[in-house]
Amino acid sequence: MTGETYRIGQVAERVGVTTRTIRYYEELGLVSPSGHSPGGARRYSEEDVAGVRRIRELQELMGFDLQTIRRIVLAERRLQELREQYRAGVDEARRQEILREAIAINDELRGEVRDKLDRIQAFLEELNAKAVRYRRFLRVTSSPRSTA
Amino acid sequence: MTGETYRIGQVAERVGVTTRTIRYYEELGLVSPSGHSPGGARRYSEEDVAGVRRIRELQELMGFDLQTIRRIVLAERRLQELREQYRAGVDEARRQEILREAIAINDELRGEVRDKLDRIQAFLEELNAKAVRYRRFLRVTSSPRSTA
DNA sequence: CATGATGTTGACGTGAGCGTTAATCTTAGG
DNA sequence: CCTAAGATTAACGCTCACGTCAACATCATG
Repeated sequence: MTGETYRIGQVAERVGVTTRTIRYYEELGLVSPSGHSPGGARRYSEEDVAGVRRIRELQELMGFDLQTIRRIVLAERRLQELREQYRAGVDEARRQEILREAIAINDELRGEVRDKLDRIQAFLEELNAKAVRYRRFLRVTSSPRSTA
Repeated sequence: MTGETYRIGQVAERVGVTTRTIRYYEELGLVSPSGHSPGGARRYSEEDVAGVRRIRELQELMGFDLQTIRRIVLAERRLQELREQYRAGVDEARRQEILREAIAINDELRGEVRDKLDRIQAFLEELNAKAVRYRRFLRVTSSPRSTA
């Protein structure tokens, strides 16, 4: 689709990981180059790059381990499958099935993300409250007598 | 202050970690029992329990490693120090110094938390958008002809 | 005061997520 | 066509955050 334009080193540099990391993700079935050079070197498309970025996002933002991420990625792959089957004209029941599954997985992930969002928000508000107290304290301590 | 009421196993159970974890945190200087039994067993106060909880929060919510958490914890300890010095009546300059440092550390942490919050929010919105698309697709696919 | 549950230190083990090295092969540019 | 830069597989290494086990000490409860 996008053309297999990037070599592994370029992908690594663009995403901010090492080539080892990308190969490791491939070992685990998280990503795979959408093509190969005549000699057998990996060639990545723009979507592949996005794939690696997504893995990193799920890792850093949500703190998921790679096996969990794998499940999510596989789910998204199945959805891609669905799209293709849709265009190819697969039977109705099958479509329904896969689509409902995709929705379920998406909902679960959304739930977790929402939960995390809420908890971080609460945490931030704690910190904000502290910040206010500190600054109030600073003003009290440092004010040259009182302006009255 | 609160009394040293808990044994390590009780703390572990309440927080949802193992005793090994608590001892490991102690090794790293993240927590320490506020007392000991005559025979040398660790005794924890309610605040100590809160301390362990906080470490877990920083780990799970923010994804910090234990060294980073150590820095944060140490900063908070210094603030506690300040409070005591304040009550004891330390000199003005010193107060200012420590307080400003505490504020700086709090601000840095707040910044990171805000950043993470924003990024997760963006991520959630992506997921929400996807959810809408999926459901729209489901409706299209499953509707029995069209109600018109 | 006995005794089972719990705690202590110390040491080695473990899984995840890569880092690093080695030996060989490809690729891209002049 | 030559060559430096980059890629390939395979294997071992390493750090972090604990798990696990041993050998012993202590605690709390009847």
